[in-house]
Amino acid sequence: MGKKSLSTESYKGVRDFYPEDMFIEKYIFGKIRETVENFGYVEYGASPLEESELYRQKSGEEIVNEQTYSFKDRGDRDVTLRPEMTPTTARMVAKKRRELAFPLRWYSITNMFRYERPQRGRLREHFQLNVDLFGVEGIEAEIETITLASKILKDFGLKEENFEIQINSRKLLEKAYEPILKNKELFPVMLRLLDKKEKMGVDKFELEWKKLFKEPFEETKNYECPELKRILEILDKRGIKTKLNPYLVRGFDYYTDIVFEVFDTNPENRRSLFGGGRYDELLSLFGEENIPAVGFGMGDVTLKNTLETYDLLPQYASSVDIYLCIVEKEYTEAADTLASSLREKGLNVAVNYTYRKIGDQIKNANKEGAPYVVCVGKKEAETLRFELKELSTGKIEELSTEKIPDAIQK
RNA sequence: GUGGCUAUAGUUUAGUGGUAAAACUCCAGUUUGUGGAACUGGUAUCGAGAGUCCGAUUCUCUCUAGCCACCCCA
Repeated sequence: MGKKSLSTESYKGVRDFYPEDMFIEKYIFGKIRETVENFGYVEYGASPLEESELYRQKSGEEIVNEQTYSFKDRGDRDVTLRPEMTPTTARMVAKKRRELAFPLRWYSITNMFRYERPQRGRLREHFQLNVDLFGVEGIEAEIETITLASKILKDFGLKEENFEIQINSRKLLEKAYEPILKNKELFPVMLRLLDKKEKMGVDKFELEWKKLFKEPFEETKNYECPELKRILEILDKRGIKTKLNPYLVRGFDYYTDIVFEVFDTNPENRRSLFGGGRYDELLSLFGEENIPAVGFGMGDVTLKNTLETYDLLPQYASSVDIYLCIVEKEYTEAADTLASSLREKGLNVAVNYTYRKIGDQIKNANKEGAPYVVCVGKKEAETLRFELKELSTGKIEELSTEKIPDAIQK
């Protein structure tokens, strides 16, 4: 070996997925796939590399300038590892706008990169479900989207009281504060300020507000919106509790109207789980006519944290069904023959070719997490009858290629 | 980008101004065809560098890394 060993740590802020971790990821996204496809969404994908230009205009400047992995390629192009999926999705939809059938229901599960300081619930690479519904102008889109989001959480075993869905409308905010919004430029600034209201404390907030508008802050009096009300009503009727939060705005600039966000209600993990909203004007970036769209993104890190706090993650189970141990080298062929006929039956079979002591091999089978073990030696090679041992119970059943016990038949 | 905490075997943790301990794991053996047991032995330049000191893993500083909070967001 060289003098200087390489570090075994993964790169800052990204994760290695050992089989136990991958098992959880597969569980989470497997379940999500089922639910989302159940609502008629189809899966798409794209490369994590995009031209930086895609993120310059609509994502909010801070994200592109400070929070992305950006570099120049050998052809002198500015390239960025995607920090979010929506621009890519919009680009893909814009490109084939005329060929696609609307309403369009698309979902993807992709990794995202953000150059940030890692901490709980936030890494530099995370995987995210992205769900988008294009081509529905009315509140049916919001209702379906929030229903789906809620269904996903419930399918993981979360209860209604474990999470809280908050909803708001940016359009309504704009209307409510119209008198003091002298120019349009102020609106995004106001959104940011409102977003921070709870965090910064009333005094500081009112001071900032006065600086901005030269007028004292007033609670929105006529915050009445029939559409928002209707959404809340319909969702309520379906048993989905949603709360109006007049200060919810969310970070991305491209949201045009309704935004929503889901919070974990557990005091130990009380943070935003995920959110989304309506973005009706993103396609114009690509010189296309706009298409109404509602979508949300759901990250694996925060979701996993939440499921952990409610103890809703499954125990690891190996994908290996049967672990074959070979007693002596000369019985290898007999073991391989058995393995291949079991594999043909659809069972996942691993063979140990170390020829170590049978006890050690079984120990390894146990460590691997395989539920069943078969040892192949002189007796088995001659009679072609095998003993199938269930490791958790020690129970032994007879096994031959013709007769596979029900327990492991697939 | 700002701040706080931490850094000892593969892992989780003790501990001391006089070069380190335990549990589990791993490897080898007691045991050349059936595991989760027992016993024996092996495995650490105490994160890196510098300083104080007769002597530093222990005190100080710098760096690095990790965790957490802020910012922002998922």
